[in-house]
Amino acid sequence: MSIEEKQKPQRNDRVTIRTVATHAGVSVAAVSKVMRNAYGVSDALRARVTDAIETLAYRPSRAARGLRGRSFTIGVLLIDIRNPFLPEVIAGVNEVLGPSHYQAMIGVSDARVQLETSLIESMIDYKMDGLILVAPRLPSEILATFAVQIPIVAVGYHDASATAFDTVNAEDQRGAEIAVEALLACGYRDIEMLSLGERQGHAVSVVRQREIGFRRAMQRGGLGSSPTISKIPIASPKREEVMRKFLSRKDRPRAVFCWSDLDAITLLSLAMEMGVRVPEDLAVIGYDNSSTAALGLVNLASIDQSGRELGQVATRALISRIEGRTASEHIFQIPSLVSRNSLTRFGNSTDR
Amino acid sequence: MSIEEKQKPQRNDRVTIRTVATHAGVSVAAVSKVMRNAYGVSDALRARVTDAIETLAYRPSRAARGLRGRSFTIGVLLIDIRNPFLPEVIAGVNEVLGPSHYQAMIGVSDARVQLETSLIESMIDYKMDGLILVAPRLPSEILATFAVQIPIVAVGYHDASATAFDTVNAEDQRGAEIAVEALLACGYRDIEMLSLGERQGHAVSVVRQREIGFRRAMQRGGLGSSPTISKIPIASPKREEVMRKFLSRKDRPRAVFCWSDLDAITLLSLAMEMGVRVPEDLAVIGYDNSSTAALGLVNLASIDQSGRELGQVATRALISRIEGRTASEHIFQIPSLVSRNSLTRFGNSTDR
DNA sequence: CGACGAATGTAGAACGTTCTCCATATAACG
DNA sequence: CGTTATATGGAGAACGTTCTACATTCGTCG
Repeated sequence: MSIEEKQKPQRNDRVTIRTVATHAGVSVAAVSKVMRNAYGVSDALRARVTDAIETLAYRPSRAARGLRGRSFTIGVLLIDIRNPFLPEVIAGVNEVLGPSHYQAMIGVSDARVQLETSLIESMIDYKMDGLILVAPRLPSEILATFAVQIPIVAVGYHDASATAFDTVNAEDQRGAEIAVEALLACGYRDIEMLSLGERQGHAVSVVRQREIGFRRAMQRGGLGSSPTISKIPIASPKREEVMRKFLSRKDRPRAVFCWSDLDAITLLSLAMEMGVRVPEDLAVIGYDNSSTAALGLVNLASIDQSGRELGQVATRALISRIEGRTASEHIFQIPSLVSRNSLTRFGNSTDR
Repeated sequence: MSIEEKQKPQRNDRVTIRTVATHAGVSVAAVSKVMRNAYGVSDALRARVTDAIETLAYRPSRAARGLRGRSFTIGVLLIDIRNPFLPEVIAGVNEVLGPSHYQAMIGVSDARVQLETSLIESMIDYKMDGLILVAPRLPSEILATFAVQIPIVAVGYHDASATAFDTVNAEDQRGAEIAVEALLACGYRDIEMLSLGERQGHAVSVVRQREIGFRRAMQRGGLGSSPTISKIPIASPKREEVMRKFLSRKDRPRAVFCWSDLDAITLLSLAMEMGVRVPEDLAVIGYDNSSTAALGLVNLASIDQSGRELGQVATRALISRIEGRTASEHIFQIPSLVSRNSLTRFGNSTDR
């Protein structure tokens, strides 16, 4: 007590590569070699090191790895976490990543350009190995500057001319066309689109693409060169109000194609409350084929773009790029219609 | 061309703390001091450094930071990304984190203990500053061992005796009681609970807590000491089948309390398809008050536990722990009933 | 038997921070 | 004017990896 007999003060001994090396009686470099299974390692050495790693339950520090080489982490950026379409994409990413030694870390930008930028920068600063950006808001030039620092795959971002990064998309123009064609086939002629009023809508966004497809299909169907597209404000308390107004319009159209299930379902709900019968008074087709749309209660016809598949494809593309590919790839999936009661009573023709 | 006149080969000059130091004509240590606003920095020095940082658009490397000190990142672990309750929690976290210099990185464990462990370890290996675990599956002892390595706040994890980490919960027992009380108040006596059959249900899980509350309230209401609790299998294709069977039972109860809106909404949907009228034949109360429950089409009475608030509170707790608090805190929120048509026709009495 | 190449292992310099000492300059005080 | 306290800035050692460049040992072949 009187004499300070300090033990070496309780250091929370982290097992590092050095611990492993000592334990196995080899050099640090040797351990590193085994871990990276690099050239020039004998079976004996490998066995000893592997044993040591096992017994010590050694885990390499991601931070240190990032500082020097790869971190075996890929970053995923989501605009929004509330839209049920996005979780599907994540599920797809995780499925592909699962068996590999990569792991996903997710950032949520809440559709704010500022936050989006800083999250991407953070991911770069973490020395992540690659990025999957889902429906990013940043312009293509900016993405390109990021892409020289880190492999990037953009999902839901229509810029097939990009050379610096890859893109993975469902053909949103085609999806919208399919919707219009389905409505036409049911005999509806008086069709409008309910779209999203983005702050700074850029042509690459899925929403704008769907608008383009809508216009083209309407034109092709002989319904005028500039069909009506109403916009629902983004992230505003007035969203419902806008939809109510739409529903109570005297010249309300006979059918509507909505940019996303997210809003289409609300629309259906409001329609019910206001006594607008679906599909008798108003036919509705949504987009995304979310699980809620499939509920018997909701029964919303929708354009299906498998988020899971998009996630899977994007992840494979990213990995191949991480592993050396430099030429950019632009991959497309074909969406399809899932017919349900909101299109035509007892319309489960192509449901799956 | 003939003579190899190599420039210094195109090094992708990252702006490091050293670049800043040189540019400002000071030492590396000085820059670091300014960044951490540590003691012993004159206004003049600070100004010069700040300027340099600005002009060079310097961003410190998170990887390097993690290696030595703090990384200003907190990790969030979600069991599942499809349950719409979880995104709410994330939203709450982001709201609190927004103005601070911290950032959130999210991992998704898909309810697999294996993956959960490895994600937590990764986050530790990244030297993140703290972790928010939402409804983790790991037992308390294991969490405790992690908690000595990194500050942890568990959300939706009932272990108020934990000393190594904090917990933030809605009082799930109370929530279940409220549900039962509401059903009793409507005159229903024949009540069952639809719960979740977890692989290895541990008492700390919100689901088990709700079961406890359910039993107590039923008992208190004089409805026997062991009321019926049916279980829906987790992550199984048979989930719908089980619900269908429940709905077609001859001795089907008059009212049901369902562990989560996620399943309650499916139940409502199946009921409609099978011609079981809600609430005339079957009253239903869900849990979470998800946005889908609020839809006019669905109109599901539900116990509200604000995921956003839980996220906010958890984040504040985590930050205070990061900043030095060592005594553990266990915070509770009080849930409340949101009455809707599934409980009693035109039942919007306490809706808000 | 000497030389050479292949195979195997190691030393040690990065990577970009943080942070603990020190060194110096300036102020305060008797 | 000498001494001591206080403010300010810098040197340099970590942190835990990766990876290049080298050293050593063998086998093989002329």
